[in-house]
Amino acid sequence: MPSTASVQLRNDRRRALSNQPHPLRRLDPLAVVLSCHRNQEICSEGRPADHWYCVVSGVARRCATKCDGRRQILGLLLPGDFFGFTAHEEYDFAVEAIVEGMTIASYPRRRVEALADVEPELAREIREVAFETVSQLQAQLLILGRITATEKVASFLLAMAARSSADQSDKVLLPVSRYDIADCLTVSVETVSRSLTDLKHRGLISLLGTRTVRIVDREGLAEARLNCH
Amino acid sequence: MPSTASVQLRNDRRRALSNQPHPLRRLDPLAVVLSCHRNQEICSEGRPADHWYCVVSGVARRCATKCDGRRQILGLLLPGDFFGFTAHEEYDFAVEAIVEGMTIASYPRRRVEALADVEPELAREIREVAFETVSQLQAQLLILGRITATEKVASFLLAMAARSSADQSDKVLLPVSRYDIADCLTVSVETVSRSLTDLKHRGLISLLGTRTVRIVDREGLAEARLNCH
DNA sequence: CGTATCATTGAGCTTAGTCAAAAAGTGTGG
DNA sequence: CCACACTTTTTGACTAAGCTCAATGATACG
Repeated sequence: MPSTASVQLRNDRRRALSNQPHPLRRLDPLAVVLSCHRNQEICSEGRPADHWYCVVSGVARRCATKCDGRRQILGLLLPGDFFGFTAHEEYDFAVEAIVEGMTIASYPRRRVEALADVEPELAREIREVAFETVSQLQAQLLILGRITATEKVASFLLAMAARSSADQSDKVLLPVSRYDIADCLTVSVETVSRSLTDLKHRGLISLLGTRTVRIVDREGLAEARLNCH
Repeated sequence: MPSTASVQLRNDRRRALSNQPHPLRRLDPLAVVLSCHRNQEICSEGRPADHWYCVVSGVARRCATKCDGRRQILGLLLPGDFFGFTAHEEYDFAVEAIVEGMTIASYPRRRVEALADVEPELAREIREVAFETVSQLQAQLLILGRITATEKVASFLLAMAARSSADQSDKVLLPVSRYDIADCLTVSVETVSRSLTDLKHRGLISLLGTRTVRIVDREGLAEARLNCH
């Protein structure tokens, strides 16, 4: 039997969910909203994939740990992004919270699928969300396919700018460390740092704080993505 | 009014479709089977995404052409693979036939979606197929994330071995040129060639023809994927 | 049988990784 | 509020992996 405090907490979280616009409002009644600690593993590679998730607030990373101990981040998950989809019975990859106190909505997969069987509209929305994941993965593939490290970093900045801020501000808040960016782009931390100072010296960006980038020359930055030496 | 010959052709193709096991048998009645020439563009970036496709025989590539003229292949499409899914109204990327005379099944998207609305089983299967695409893209991200070129090539060979041959033979038939492999792995053609001879000298593979690889030491090749210097 | 495409190999140069260290934040407890 | 430890970020010097340019072999195809 839940205490008054925990019920209050749950209500707060439910409210947080309804404030945040997200693609599957239809599923709100089934959602359980969870708060996560920094570096907490939300779902683990190889574990039964019995839940789907949606980021409500904060940022998470989908990561693969290679046998040599290195980590690759397959993609960052921002508010509104779904994860936990898999073609198999187990999760393909782990997802870890990056921001302390980030919140996620958790949906029991079987119940959602049962609901989708009787609500074609929901089934369509789930397809949309899955297709959105496909698009994001393809975009990430394009970034990794760039030639120079500076191109990758420039792409990363523009992608973050496009995804994170609904407003057309030229300020981009990087919610992750240089290490996370490095693992995202599969380059070394030092190279990320050097690329950022490179872009700064070329007058394309300026660093307000270490994690706040101001895009000075958006055009130039977009060109820098594509092989500008 | 179709000629006898074209009806015969259509029947042949329909039969080809039913011989080939593929995930959405349920859609066979809606399918139109097409034969494609080498390098023919099956769907074009930016065009209205009004069809979904499935590779029946042969191989295709999903490609993005960068502004500097370079091409990146986001993934190879083998028999049973679906493409044409997008979160938007237009195709994100072009898909081109690689093998002369390859055949694809084409499904009108609107009709399929309408059918899915009344057949929950079909809707589930489409989700499965979409999730499968997600898995493949993630696998491709992992390959691109490898450090050395030889690791990438080794990963590519093992991935092709796993995907193409249902039989557990150690012969892998590469259905694509070195150029295609290079664009898949975002390395230069020369590097692909050098990596293959490297793997050969290390006794992990042998080249029967230029496009037929025999995996000599599967264990060793799997290790070569992960940081073996 | 000639031509075009594909594949391999070599030499020089550029990029980014590694190792090392300093600088700048961040948080904790006295 | 400051001192201290810890993490994060930046910068430098060196090295190695892979790209480019160039040339030669091999294959496929009309």
